[in-house]
Amino acid sequence: MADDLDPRDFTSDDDGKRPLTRIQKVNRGKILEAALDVFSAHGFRGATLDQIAAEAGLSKPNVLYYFPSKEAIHAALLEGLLDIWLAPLRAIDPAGEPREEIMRYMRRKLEMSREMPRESRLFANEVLQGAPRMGAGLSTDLKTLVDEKAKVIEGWIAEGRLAPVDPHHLIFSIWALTQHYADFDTQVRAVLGPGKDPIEGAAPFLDMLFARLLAP
Amino acid sequence: MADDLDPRDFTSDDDGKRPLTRIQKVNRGKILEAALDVFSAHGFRGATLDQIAAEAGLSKPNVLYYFPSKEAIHAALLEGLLDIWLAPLRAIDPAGEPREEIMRYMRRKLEMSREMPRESRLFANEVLQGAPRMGAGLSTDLKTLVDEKAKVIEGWIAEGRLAPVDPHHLIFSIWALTQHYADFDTQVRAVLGPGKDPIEGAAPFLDMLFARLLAP
DNA sequence: GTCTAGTTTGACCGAACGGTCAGACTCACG
DNA sequence: CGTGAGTCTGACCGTTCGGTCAAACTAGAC
Repeated sequence: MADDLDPRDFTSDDDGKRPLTRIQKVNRGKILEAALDVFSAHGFRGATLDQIAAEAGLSKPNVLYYFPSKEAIHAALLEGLLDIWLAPLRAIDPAGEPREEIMRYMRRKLEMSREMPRESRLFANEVLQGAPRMGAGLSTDLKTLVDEKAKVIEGWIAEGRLAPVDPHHLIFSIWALTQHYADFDTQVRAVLGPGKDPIEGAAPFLDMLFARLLAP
Repeated sequence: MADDLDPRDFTSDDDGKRPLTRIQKVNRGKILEAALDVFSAHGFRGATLDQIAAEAGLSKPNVLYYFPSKEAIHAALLEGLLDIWLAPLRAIDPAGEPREEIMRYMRRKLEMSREMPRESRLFANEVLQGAPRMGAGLSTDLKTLVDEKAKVIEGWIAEGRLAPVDPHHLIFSIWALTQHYADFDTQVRAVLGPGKDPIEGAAPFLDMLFARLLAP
């Protein structure tokens, strides 16, 4: 199970400490991969170190040799993931074509719901419970980024290149509609019944929805 | 805190047992009210009986006098809430005006996000983690209801009274967009900053969104 | 007032959990 | 092949949690 470590580098300690051993890199990767599985499926409180250790193929004390605590594993995951998660929003280009930029953002977020559902659920679990373990600074950084992009969208609207919509709620709607398919996957599949990937059906629907919403 | 018991009747035992005592009604109500608070804020696993008991103003053994287990409290909450939760969807009238019916459903769901955020988060917590404690039959009943209403919407589309959209994903989009404001309230408020109720801003946005989406 | 069914609680239990520790093992470099 | 830093583990600890129980304490019908 833990064989398919993906190449993303979660093992950033970068506190100026000495370079990581090969074994350290591998095992910290295994732990974070397992922790992502367990935390996203059961929430922070519902996850146990034994579960994580078992899924990582390590003993519990060995896991605690690489991370000082359960909290630390969770924090490392959140921190490492935040940049990836917000990258598509950052990529909105003020110089681009408005509707194209927003549609691209929406499509990229939908792709992420398909390809990184565990990451989506990890954040969802955290936010649902009031984000007690997510740095308050995170909310500050997030607000800064969103406000910046909202300004860009407002500019586009002022130029008449976009329908006049509240930019903040537009961004919320993209989050809500795309992450829904990752976070509530169980419900979506229960309703649609067995068959194709729900996101395949969602893609054209969301394309139409945002096309109609954004037309000036 | 537990003084404002709302009039909704959660205390349905109705297994044909003898009628409930006055004290039974009051205390079961207190427990379920407290449990809704605690479960919705921390998830099933994150909630503790001591927390629930404290918030209900009862001792832990006393709580377990009224409910056989933590699971039973959770199950009672879910069961009692499901009808309320799906009522607006059930209320969609095949004989009504299509766009009006759907807009009404959306608005009612948004209202519920404002007035019953704890209930929304209770379900969200459960579904996020794969709905392990929600009767599999629930998914069956839910599917049945959604399929029925999807057929109604398809009929409307066939008559050309509604834009041709996938009815299932239309329903998902209503769920996603409205429940987002309850489930991710923390994030929404962090981004918008302090001030008015986020849902006040969401209402006109969602009105415009669905008006544009549904126009034939 | 009495008596009983219904209610409440302090004390306690076993299991699960996060975390510790001393010592055993192993890898890589000279 | 020797050695020390780095890696790993079985046994254990204190706490928390869900749940039990016997005994004490009402509420209310007669």
